[in-house]
Amino acid sequence: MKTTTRQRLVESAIHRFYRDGFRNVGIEQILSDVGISKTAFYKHFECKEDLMLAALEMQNQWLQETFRAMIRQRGGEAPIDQLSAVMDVVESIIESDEFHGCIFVNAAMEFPLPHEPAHVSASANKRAIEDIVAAIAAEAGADDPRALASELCLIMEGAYVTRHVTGNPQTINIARRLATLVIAARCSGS
Amino acid sequence: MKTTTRQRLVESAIHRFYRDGFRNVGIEQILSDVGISKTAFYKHFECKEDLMLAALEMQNQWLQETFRAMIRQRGGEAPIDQLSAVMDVVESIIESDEFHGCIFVNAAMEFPLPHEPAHVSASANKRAIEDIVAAIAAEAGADDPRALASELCLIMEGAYVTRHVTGNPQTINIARRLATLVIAARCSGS
DNA sequence: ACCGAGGTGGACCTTAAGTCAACCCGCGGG
DNA sequence: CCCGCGGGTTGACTTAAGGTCCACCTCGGT
Repeated sequence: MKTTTRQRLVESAIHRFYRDGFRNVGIEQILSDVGISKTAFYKHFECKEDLMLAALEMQNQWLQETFRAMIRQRGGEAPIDQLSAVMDVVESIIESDEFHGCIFVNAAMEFPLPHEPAHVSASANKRAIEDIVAAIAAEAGADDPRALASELCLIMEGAYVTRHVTGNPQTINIARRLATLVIAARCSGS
Repeated sequence: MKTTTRQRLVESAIHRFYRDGFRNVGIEQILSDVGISKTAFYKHFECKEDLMLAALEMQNQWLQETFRAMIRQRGGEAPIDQLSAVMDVVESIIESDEFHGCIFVNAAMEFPLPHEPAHVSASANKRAIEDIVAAIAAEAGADDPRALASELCLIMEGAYVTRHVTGNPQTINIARRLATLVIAARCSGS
């Protein structure tokens, strides 16, 4: 399927909003990326916020798929190895050159009130990721899969934000130590 | 010391920027809070960003003091108890009615590029807090105080962001389990 | 032959940041 | 005593950005 204009708008939006923050980016920058006029833009989206929501939704889909794929790829078949691979995924995310924090967290921060659509979208993504981790934790025979998943996800969030705010390259090692500890604690008694 | 106009500007700024996000708040809202004119404002600050930086700096001072005071108050004299009290402090922060995430993280998210002043300020605050925790960890006889501090701080960040984004009231318990685990692991051999 | 999707240009409105000019008032020091 | 200065006022103004509107173009499918 050929990339539609709408698609290209969303892609540019993800890129720019992620790098510079939603309110820092003028709609006209995105328009000039894509090469259409303002009027044309408003035939695709109601408003700027609509574009952002579409961008978050797209990113949400993409991230869930990527997350699952990477865990299988790096963790192999054994569920317990997949569990450890969660931190491999985190590493590959936060050590990427273009890492500027988790885009969903960024969105939730720029729209701090819980009822705002961007905030809701961020929350939905976090839940989806936690569900994925919980499923793996269950297969790995954790004593309390949901608890383990919530713990690992809290570590993930901590790693994202710490790496982003402080820039400390040791962050991934800190996160790994915590993850190892909690996995061991939850998966000892088969 | 009587509260100067500048002081009142900063206080209103902290309040509004924190609740609604920096770019969501018009300078005129703050002016009407304080009850002065735009011209008067620009005799105190160069620009809106200046005001935000002053607000972050003030919050930074305040938070460090509060953090130290609360740890002593809740943790008592024994360093090992003070270490556990870190999560008490986190609880009191994230369960406050006006909690909308860590203001420094919010700032860093709204200005994602590492060199931006707000981002630098946020980073400085995180370092300061970690130093405080590291000092307590050392007194508590942790095998590697800096490592323990960085681990606890990553849990803190995770708790802030998880509670803020998802609104999950269980967050503090998840964080406490992790903290207990890591403190035990690092403070066993006296 | 025509309709609708997707495109153009350009005028226009509003909000918000920031500037500027002209003026007022109270107070501390030469 | 009055001059200057810190802090305040009003109101007009500029610029940038989001968003609207209108008239018009062009291409592909029924």
